[in-house]
Amino acid sequence: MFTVGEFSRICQVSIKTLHHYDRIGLLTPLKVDPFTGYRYYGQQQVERMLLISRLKRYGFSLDEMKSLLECEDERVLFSRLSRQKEVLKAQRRETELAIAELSAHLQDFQKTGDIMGYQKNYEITVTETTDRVVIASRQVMAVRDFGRYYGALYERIARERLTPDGVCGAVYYDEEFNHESTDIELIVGIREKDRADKIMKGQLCAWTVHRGPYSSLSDAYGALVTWIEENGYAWDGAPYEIYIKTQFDSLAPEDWETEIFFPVKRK
Amino acid sequence: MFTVGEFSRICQVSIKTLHHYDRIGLLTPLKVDPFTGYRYYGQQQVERMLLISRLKRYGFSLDEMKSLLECEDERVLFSRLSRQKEVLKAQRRETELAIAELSAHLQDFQKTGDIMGYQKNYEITVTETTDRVVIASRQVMAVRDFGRYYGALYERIARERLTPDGVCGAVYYDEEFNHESTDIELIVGIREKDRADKIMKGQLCAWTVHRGPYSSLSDAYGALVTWIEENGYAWDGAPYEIYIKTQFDSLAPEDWETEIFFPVKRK
DNA sequence: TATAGTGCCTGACCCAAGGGGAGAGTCAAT
DNA sequence: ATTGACTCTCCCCTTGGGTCAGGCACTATA
Repeated sequence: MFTVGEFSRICQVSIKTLHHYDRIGLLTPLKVDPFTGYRYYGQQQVERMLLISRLKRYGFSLDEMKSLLECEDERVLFSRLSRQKEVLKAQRRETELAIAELSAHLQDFQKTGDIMGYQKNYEITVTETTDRVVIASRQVMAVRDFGRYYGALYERIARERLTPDGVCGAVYYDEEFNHESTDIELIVGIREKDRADKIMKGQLCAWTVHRGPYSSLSDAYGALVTWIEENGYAWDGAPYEIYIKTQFDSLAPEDWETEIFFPVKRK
Repeated sequence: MFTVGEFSRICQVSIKTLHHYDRIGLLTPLKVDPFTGYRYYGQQQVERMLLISRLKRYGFSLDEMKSLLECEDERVLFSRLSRQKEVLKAQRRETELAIAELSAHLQDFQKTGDIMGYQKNYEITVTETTDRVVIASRQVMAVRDFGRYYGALYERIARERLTPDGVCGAVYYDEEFNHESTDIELIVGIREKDRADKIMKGQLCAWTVHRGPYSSLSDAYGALVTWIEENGYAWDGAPYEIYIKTQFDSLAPEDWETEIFFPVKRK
């Protein structure tokens, strides 16, 4: 049996952490002296603690670990670990994106001598758009569920034998920003005018192209809003994006292209 | 000028976040109505906010951003961004390590049908070690500074024209576990017995080999401690590791090998 | 001009995963 | 018996916000 201090040295974990794990019931000592409150740990606890350290490296939260370690079914355990591997891979992708973005930023910085140099890269013009014939699906969704809803739209196209014209985008109606649930309408352009869900009337729009991953899309929105204000226009409807070059063209995120349209009117 | 709601939509940031940034002084509105307390933001704030979002993606803390954005010298700014890129790369390496470790774990799991199956991989034996002739450097250091102190040792070997015999390791004297400062003695074996800092006397040791990255080293320590207790031995001195296969053999972390020696005596 | 429907304010409390320190009690060796 | 190391509980602190609650402010419509 080990005291907390010994146990902490063996497992390379701080005493504070052990107290914490005891309180939340993740790792309780083998025995606690009822009079002094001293904690005594045994071998089994060493093994459990080392497993906990591992799971922590895998990115599990303490809560998740608790339910994991209570889990009896080994297949469930296995699939939970496998899923976590996907989570780690997603995290790696995100870090890679950030590295790519930062690298591009450093280049812009060096060229322009301005940490905000990247903002000058947006060429903004006003155009009269033509009508767009689209099928649409509007709902409140989390940004990360985009893929799922697009899937449904494309299934519908197949089922109803429609002909997509290559346009693919999203309209933002949000009245309040919220990553978890935003009022978005996904649109896919089709040729069959009579069977469309709606026709987006041509309209005066401030327009620009964003090159790079979606995480920096709001830079483009910001540039547009600033430009609109500075050039004597005013908003006139919900802005929308059209995806021009995406991952489906097997391009890296830094080469993706998105057109952004902001309906405006003269002030 | 925009109200918080508008501003939050433009910048894709929640109102609560804007309140928070205002309180900590990271992003203060252009104007605050002294009677109603309403916040009004301008274009400059849009740019600043978007830059903040970027910096957040790069992994800066809000505190770091504050000092970054107050920084006047562009060379300092540039080098801070460059350093952050290294931080992101280190993070990516760590995630990759975790993925590799988890993959290996899943294989062990599948083979043994036990989530703790990996623990059975340690073959532990008791041996009488031979004397080791070493130069040594003992101090309280952070684990991450290992490299720096080893550099100093190898410089000394070059300067004093000593002959390393290929042994390279570390002795752990810690009385209290702490990642930031631990009492460690780095050792490098040499041939010149008369010019050594010390001779580690041969001793009875429980011994095992750890295969894999250093993050899971404590598994080996745990296995040893358990084994020692179960087999009627007792600790008898500070444990030490010898690095057998490392990154300097241009191997991936999952192939590194570390021998661990735990001085023991019969109980 | 009254009123409804938003929008916005502050303040208080909450989360994870512990860290730091105070003040008091315990253990083991001298 | 005393010292020094060890441990206990309790409370507050951190980061980056989220979540109400209660109370004003603004604007459009009737």
